[in-house]
Amino acid sequence: MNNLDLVVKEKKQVKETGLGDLPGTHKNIVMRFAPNPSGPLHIGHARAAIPNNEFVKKYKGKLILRIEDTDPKRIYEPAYDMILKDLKWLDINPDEIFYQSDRFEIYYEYAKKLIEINGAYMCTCDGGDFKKLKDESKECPCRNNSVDKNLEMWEEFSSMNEGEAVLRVKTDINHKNPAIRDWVAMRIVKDKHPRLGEKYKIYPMMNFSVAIDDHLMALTHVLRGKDHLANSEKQKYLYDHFKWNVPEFIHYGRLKMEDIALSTSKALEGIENGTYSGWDDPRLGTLRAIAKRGIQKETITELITEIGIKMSDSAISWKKIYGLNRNILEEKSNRYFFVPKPVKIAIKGYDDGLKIIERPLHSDYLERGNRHLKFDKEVYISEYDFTNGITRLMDAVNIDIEENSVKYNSKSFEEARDLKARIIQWVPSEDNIKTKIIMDDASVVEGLCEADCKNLKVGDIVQFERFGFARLDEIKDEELVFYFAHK
RNA sequence: GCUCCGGUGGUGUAGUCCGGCCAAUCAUUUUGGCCUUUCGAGCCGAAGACUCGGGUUCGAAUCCCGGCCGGAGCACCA
Repeated sequence: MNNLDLVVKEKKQVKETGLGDLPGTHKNIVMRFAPNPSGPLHIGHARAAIPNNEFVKKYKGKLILRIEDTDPKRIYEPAYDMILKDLKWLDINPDEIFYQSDRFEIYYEYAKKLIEINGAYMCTCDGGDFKKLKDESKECPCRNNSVDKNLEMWEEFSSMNEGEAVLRVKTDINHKNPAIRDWVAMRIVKDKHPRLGEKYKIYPMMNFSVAIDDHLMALTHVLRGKDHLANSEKQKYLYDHFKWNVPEFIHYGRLKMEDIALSTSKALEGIENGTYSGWDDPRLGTLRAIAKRGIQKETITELITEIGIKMSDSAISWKKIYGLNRNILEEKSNRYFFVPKPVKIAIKGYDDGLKIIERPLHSDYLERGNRHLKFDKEVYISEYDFTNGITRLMDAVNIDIEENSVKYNSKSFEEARDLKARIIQWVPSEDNIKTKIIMDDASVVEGLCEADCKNLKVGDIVQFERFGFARLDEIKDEELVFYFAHK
């Protein structure tokens, strides 16, 4: 059925929300997220994982998680578990999980097949020599070895040393992009692999294992960064040799995150030398760091979905993330008082005695109830607010700060308004809790929060009035530790 | 250097394939007002963009050519 009218309508009138449509087939979609286990997931991974997941949901397809651990030099063992946890945080639940390190025999099988159909050859050239020839579109001497000779060498491959030989895929030696010409499929690696030990010596290159797996796992769409553009081109030669259908390759642009230029290896270095407190240090761009600060997974999903899968690069600011996150937190988070850098003040002239002040947990949702603060002559306010002028202590009284003396002024809000008093938060002098807030630059703000915060649980996100949103991370004996999210 | 890919307000996007409905969407941001016992939210308003130059055309963000700018790749990493 070819409904042109509908197509036109859709194009012109329906505003695309989300990721739009996938090219090619929309039936039995299979997509994958294929990280290298070199560390926990960061925003860049989310940029790959989320669209895959969203498309699979949209078309009711299948999502595969494939751990690409074919380079023992680049494996950080804890990452195997971290990746699973991070995906779970994103609420991405793959239908199947594969480890490439389980699949070496498969790669060998296809490597041998490829040799048999004369699609690959064993190459003993020195890397530099090969490059020189390749750059001039010249075949290396090994390229014309017979299939039998190649098979023979293939059998001996595993007893060779690193660098002695590689298996190369035949592409087009005259390809205008030198990068595409006769790429390496297999090489010798003698490192110990965390999951395989020293069982195998012959390791597949990413381009080989990826293409074989994408085919065997029946991928319909391969979504990856545009840094893989040349790799897609390379892999097409493999598909051609085997006469396989090529999946839809989709490439997305780079994501530049303001402030976090940190690579996984740099982050690891910083963790090991103590610069960072761990993989969830608030300065890092890992998902666990973001989560610890109270950034919601929905925020990340929304952000990545909005960026979409276009080829041009995107630069994302924290402001953008905070704006999206605030939309979610605003409703969720109850309000409390927190006083940074507290100073105790005594209000001269106040002698009404102890009062219990009630204030809603959330002024838009009064049904959530109230919190209670004991108010009397002495309270804590922030040093930042301890400046001259008429000041209202929220829901309590109006005071007049003059140099170092604090005088009672009046009681009602109306009077405060007439006096154009600023309105500040405060904390009772007796009933309060020591509080520490880890800021986004890892600095620490110490202060006091109101006693009702004792009802909070780890993971709760609150809004400290006039301070910002923060997530309760730890409850110590005498102290609460929060991570600051944003204003 | 070679190969490839991009370029819409400060930022992120829609529109580009199939030119007219685009004096360009939505979000974020900044900002004025109202409201509010924080901030934010809400409501009403404002600011701000088609990289440049040619060409094709009655008509160009959209097609063509060139420049400029930006990015990626050029591994026995993924």
